[in-house]
Amino acid sequence: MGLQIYDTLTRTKRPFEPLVDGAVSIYLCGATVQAPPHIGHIRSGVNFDILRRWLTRRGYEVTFIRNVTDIDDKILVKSAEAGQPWWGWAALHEANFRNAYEVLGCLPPTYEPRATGHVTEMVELMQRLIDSGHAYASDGDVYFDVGSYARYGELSRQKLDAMQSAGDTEGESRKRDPRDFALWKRHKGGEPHTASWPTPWGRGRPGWHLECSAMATKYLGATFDIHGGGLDLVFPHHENEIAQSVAAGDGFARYWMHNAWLTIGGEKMSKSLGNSLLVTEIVKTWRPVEVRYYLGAAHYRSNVEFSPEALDEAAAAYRRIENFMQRAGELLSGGPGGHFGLSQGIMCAEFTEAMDDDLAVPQALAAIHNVVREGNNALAAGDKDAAQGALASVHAMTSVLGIDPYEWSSRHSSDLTAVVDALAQVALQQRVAARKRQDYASADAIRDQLAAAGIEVEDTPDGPRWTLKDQA
RNA sequence: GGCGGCGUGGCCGAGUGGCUUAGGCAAGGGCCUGCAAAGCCCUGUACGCGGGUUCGAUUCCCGCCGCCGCCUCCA
Repeated sequence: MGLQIYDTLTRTKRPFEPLVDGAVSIYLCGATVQAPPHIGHIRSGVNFDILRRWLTRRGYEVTFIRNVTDIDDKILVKSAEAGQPWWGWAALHEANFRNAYEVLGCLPPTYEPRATGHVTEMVELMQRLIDSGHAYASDGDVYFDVGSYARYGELSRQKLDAMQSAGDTEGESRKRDPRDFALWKRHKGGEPHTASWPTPWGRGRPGWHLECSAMATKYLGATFDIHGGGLDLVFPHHENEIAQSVAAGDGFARYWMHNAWLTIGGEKMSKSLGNSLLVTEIVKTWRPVEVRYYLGAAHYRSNVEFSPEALDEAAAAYRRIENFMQRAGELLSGGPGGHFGLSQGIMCAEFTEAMDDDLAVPQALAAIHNVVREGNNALAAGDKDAAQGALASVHAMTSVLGIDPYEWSSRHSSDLTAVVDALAQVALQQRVAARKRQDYASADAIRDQLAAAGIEVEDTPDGPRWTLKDQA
């Protein structure tokens, strides 16, 4: 049985069959770059990074597009409050987002288009919608005529009759129906001229929904495989994207995937609630890979309630895997920091089946932990072949989840490892000698001194080994 | 009001109509160790409440309680 994906549109798990054999196209709604990212934003990034890595591992050529919304009401308001140009404000936070994704190990997208770079495509799309009677210009605004699209509400299962207005009260008078939504917003006096672009209907700026339709189809084609985002985007954002694109004649997304919340105090973490925990803050206390383990460990469709204790537990669980790989690597390569030359390991069946079942990461992690235990047993028994097999397997599986300790240590370790090792060996030899003559006071003193320097010593059947603590 | 989700052992967090223990963390016992650390073994008997269906439900159905989300910008 192959990969199954839970599709929000059908509310069922469906077998995944890409449009084009051997290739997968994914569009993920990225950030509106109005403020620095909190860990909830990056949870979405991590969830979809895992999807992308799994598809890649399964042999697909993945095209992964994650957009940047670099113009919107809040960017204009906040930049004005800060006395900065809106485009500088957007660029600053775009960089903050990119850094946060990178810090937490999300692979860079194939391409990262910006809304402001795609006005031409948006104008073309609006023209098609106006020509086909699905949209209308009204005094500089352009609106989508919701009543013209019979399947409106299909994704979110909202009934059109039960809906109230589509917000945007300021444009109410220019709409034919209060439920119509803006494709394009006319330039308002007081907003910077640089925040407007010419169109056949006057100067203005993009509506949020239109951007994504225009960018997704530009880079992935009129029909593409997977569209992702947070659960809060289902309505109205994704509903509106479908309406625009399908009404315009595009096939659009074939599968819709939505990740659930990171909550704090039982509530969704969000900028507007003021309960955000910034990525830059959290990595001061926990190593980025531990944060990633935490964010990725729960199923992507489950809410995760943030707590420092839960993150501590995730960090401990990660270290269990990391310790095994370090010890096995040292045994097999003969030295600290040694990375045994690994061939591609075999992912165990439980892992593969879990990942194929709508990315069941919790079960996948359970499978990894089971292999770790087997590997630890092999190490204890001195069975190098079994240890090597387990090591390669854990390496392969953790790599899919983006938490491979080897990958992470190579990001941060330096050439100093060898130097530290040489120095540590001097002290460790003295300690070995002290232990031999049963001078435990001296031996413990050496261990304490090394600990004070940040080096933890453990005695193993194969002699002492050291590790750096607080590797953040 | 409309739509949707959740409530599992001390904690986090999966899952399932009975068959086999998710996994991790913490706790207790043991092995190993000069001590420690790491590791390994063993232990815990959970599924919001009330009904119903069933030979049997934590797992399906109904009702209730509680929490949360979307319906307005939001990963």
